[in-house]
Amino acid sequence: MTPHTNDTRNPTQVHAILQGPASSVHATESVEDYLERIHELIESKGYARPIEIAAALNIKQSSVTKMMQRLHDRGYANYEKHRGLTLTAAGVKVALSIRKRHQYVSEFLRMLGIDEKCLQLDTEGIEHHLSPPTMKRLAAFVDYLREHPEVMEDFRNQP
Amino acid sequence: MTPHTNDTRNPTQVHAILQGPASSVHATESVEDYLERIHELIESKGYARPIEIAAALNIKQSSVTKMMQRLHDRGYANYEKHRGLTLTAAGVKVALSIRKRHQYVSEFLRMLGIDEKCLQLDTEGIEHHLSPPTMKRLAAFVDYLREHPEVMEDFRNQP
DNA sequence: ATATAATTTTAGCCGCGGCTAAATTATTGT
DNA sequence: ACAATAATTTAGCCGCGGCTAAAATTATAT
Repeated sequence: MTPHTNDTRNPTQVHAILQGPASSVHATESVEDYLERIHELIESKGYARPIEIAAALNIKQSSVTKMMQRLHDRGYANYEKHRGLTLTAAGVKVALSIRKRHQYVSEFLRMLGIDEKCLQLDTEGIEHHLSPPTMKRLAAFVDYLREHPEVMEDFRNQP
Repeated sequence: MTPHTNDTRNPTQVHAILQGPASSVHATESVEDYLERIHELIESKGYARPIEIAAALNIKQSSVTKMMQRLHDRGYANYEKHRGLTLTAAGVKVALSIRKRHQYVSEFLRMLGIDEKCLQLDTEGIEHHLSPPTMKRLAAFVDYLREHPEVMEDFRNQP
């Protein structure tokens, strides 16, 4: 099962191939989305069932099943069919990282005065594209703006 | 040629299906990348050849050919094989929009003090995910920061 | 205990956007 | 004019991440 040979990817295309199990490359956007939601579900209800994951991501259950197998193969989750899903340390790490990015990005967009609906959608897109250095600087900046509310206040009262 | 029937996409998945030719949905990230580079090439050299598009995007020529056909089908370009490629008004519009987003995002990240290499990579990722309202506010904010350099100066001189 | 209902999984499809290898078409130098 | 070279296109492959429909499994209610 899961042949997984025949990797003819262009390395410069794929950013890096470094370690072994879990994060040989990067989690894809889709994988990050799944891990984010699954982690939330496990936190709030203690478990993550396909039916709820599907609802949370607004996709079909059968797509979830397929991805659960992938998450398992890539070392982000432990999965046995009909027997539930848990996240590995690697999976939790990705989930927490994306959550942090989500929080900072959405706080920043909120400070900018973006309407909540746009904010939510754009955050979902942007959060997958912040490298650790950028994340670090953005976080520091948001923290700074939080402590110096006069900046955004002045910005909002612009001509 | 180009059958293009059988669209069983989930509308909520796909954000919208509104107009007809060119932008029935949104340009994908990949399409935006192509249009951005093609437009640059046409501006700087007067034409955009597959070999140069491929070099600019760091992909293979055959992938470019395939995409050129798609850009044509979707109304972003006029393309006849062996006869060159031009952008339609719709294609130019997308290219200019992505360029503007690129410029503002990279200026913002530069203000944050991100290293040029990261900055370039992250900008490429982020620029595809700014809705018009967010773009507008971000642009205004970057303009504000440009006119008030003391803000970023104070931020950089933080403990 | 078993029939019914709910959930999960499989099988098989699709388009996207990469790739390689091989054909085709244009261009260039002699 | 034509052979050699360069550029382009085609054919066919792959993995991803959606989908539907049908099968299999598990849970529930009588």
